[in-house]
Amino acid sequence: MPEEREITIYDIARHLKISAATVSRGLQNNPVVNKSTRKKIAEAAKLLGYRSNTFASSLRSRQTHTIGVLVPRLNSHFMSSVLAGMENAASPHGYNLIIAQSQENAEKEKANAVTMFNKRVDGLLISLAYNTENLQHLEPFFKRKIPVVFFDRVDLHKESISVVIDNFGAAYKITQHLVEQGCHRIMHLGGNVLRNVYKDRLAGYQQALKDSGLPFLEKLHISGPLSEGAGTDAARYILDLAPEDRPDAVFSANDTAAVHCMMTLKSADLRIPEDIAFAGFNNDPISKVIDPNLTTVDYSGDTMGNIAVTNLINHLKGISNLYTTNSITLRADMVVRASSLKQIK
Amino acid sequence: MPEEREITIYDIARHLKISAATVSRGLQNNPVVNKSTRKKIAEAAKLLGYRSNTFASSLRSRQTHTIGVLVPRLNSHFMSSVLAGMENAASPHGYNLIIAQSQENAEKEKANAVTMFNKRVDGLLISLAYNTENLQHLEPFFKRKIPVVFFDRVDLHKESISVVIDNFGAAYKITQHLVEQGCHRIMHLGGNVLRNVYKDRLAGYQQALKDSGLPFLEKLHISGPLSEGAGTDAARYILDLAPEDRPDAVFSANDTAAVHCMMTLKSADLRIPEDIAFAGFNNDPISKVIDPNLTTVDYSGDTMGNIAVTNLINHLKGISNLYTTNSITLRADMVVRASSLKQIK
DNA sequence: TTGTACGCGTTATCAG
DNA sequence: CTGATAACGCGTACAA
Repeated sequence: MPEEREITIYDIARHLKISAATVSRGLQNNPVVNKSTRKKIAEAAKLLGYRSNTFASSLRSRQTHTIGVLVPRLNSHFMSSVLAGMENAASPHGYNLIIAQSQENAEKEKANAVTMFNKRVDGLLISLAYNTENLQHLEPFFKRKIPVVFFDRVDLHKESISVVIDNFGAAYKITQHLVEQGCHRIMHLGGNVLRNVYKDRLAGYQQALKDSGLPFLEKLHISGPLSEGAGTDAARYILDLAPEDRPDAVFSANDTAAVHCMMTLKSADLRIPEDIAFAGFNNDPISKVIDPNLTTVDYSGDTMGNIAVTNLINHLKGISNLYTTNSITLRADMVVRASSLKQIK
Repeated sequence: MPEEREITIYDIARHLKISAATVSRGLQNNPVVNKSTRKKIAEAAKLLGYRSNTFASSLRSRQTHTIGVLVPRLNSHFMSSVLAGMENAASPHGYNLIIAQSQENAEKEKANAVTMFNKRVDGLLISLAYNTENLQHLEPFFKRKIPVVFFDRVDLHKESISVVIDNFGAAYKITQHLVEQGCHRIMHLGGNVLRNVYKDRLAGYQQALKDSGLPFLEKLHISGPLSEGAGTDAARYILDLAPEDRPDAVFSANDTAAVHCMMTLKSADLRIPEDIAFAGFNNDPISKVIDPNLTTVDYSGDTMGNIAVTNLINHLKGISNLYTTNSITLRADMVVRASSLKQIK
């Protein structure tokens, strides 16, 4: 019960009969102060149970050691991996995360950006909402030179860095894979092309078709929210097609839609992959549970979060000037599992 | 580009030719200041692009409007729902979340608690790590009367409130359900009984057995990390038993272990639920994907997060004295799906 | 290498 | 209802 009142640097100063200024410097390990004095200060601090007052410090230094994280949703497997990776990278450097979600809503994203700004975060990590159309709400950050790092759902901005995977390449490869399995009527379940991830996946799919001499059919391209319901709806759409118009494969831009589409088709007694082969994106846990297992694209949210934070912190510490290059692309591996192997065409 | 220097309350004061003190009061909507003055202040603030300096404010008022959240893992469906719920409840009240994860490690939990404390969070929300044995690391909070709210993985502490579901009751009901399906050798896959959630689920299971006149067999009780691997291991264990020693049902304390146990058994050609019926806990998305669907206990992480935050904030605002009662129990519904319905015994 | 003195932007106290 | 003025705890020119 020694802790009643907060201990300040003045208490340490008094205790050591030195000035508060020296204590302040000593606490920051400023090499300008005598090494033995520094040691004494550290000891006294521990002895007295001192904890630095972040506000007073922030008020003076204008640094919060806080990073704002703005995501569409918290509750997806991918995003929680990203956050976990971020937290792991930030914590050892003494940075904290303030996390907010936009609920895929541009308006809420805007509001959250204001909050982050007012909280004076040292930097911002952001993955854009489904329907965000411009970056005006980030202007305050740009204006004040507060570093912004985009990840996953990015937007090219010359003064910011982006961390993404090669969505085009992955989509290309997985589509090509379906072609190699003998599929030639490959349907695509896509998302809003306002977002790079969905635009690039669509483009990769289209390019792969083209390179294989297959036509891109509007009828076999559905764009939607990629939710469970969207997956079910897509299945209904397929079932409503005349048998000869049906796709022989589906490449979905995420696993959620793919899996729920599969489930509905299965309950309508279509065989997977014999009647319709499937491929998804994200390597969500459900992709390993569905029978047959879903072919999908694995990319580590953890790594992405880690890289985003590390780059931001390096920049904050002035260690790197990575902002000269403004995009970092991560590997994204394709996972080939049962679904494709069982393919008998 | 009107924003070069920060606008302060002094700028507003000068602009309106009133004192900074009044501006400060007006900004807080203090009823002591004239309504029309308040309005003028608000307008001037907007006009000049004022944003309050949180540090200065925190320094004076000793409030951070920040809530610390300490969880075992970020990347589970349940926990991300909880966080989403928390964020939704905190944000409209002007509170921010600082989130850290213990990785199920008591040591890391300890370290994070220190960080939270030093960041001067207004309150702490915590779900205990797998192996946390005592609450010493929270003493600083208790000592300073910083409210701590436990959720899900709680620990009775007289000065704190807990938000939990009725784990005992849910486990009891789901076990009873298996019994009603005709199962009488029901295995239990449990977690560390140091944690209330696993202890209570085990107890509910045992009580249900007892009330049905069934014996509790040590052989049919495995305790472990409830991971995917643990599910697979449990399946192997079952397969290694002599057929007459095998369980005819499994109640797992979470869906992850249940589903992966099912998958392994299925690939060994056991029929589910005819040979072995299954029940899980959490209503994880994978429980709806596995075939047959898993009977499970649905409890809303979202609601739990919401309630935890709301109670904390009410307490912070002095609205409620909920700390007189120290436990809030949420409903947890049992979901009965295909798995049980197909049961033919 | 250390100390002095001031200011960061608020809020709280006390008068008026 | 409003205004002066003094903290809050720390960082940093500047001086010594």
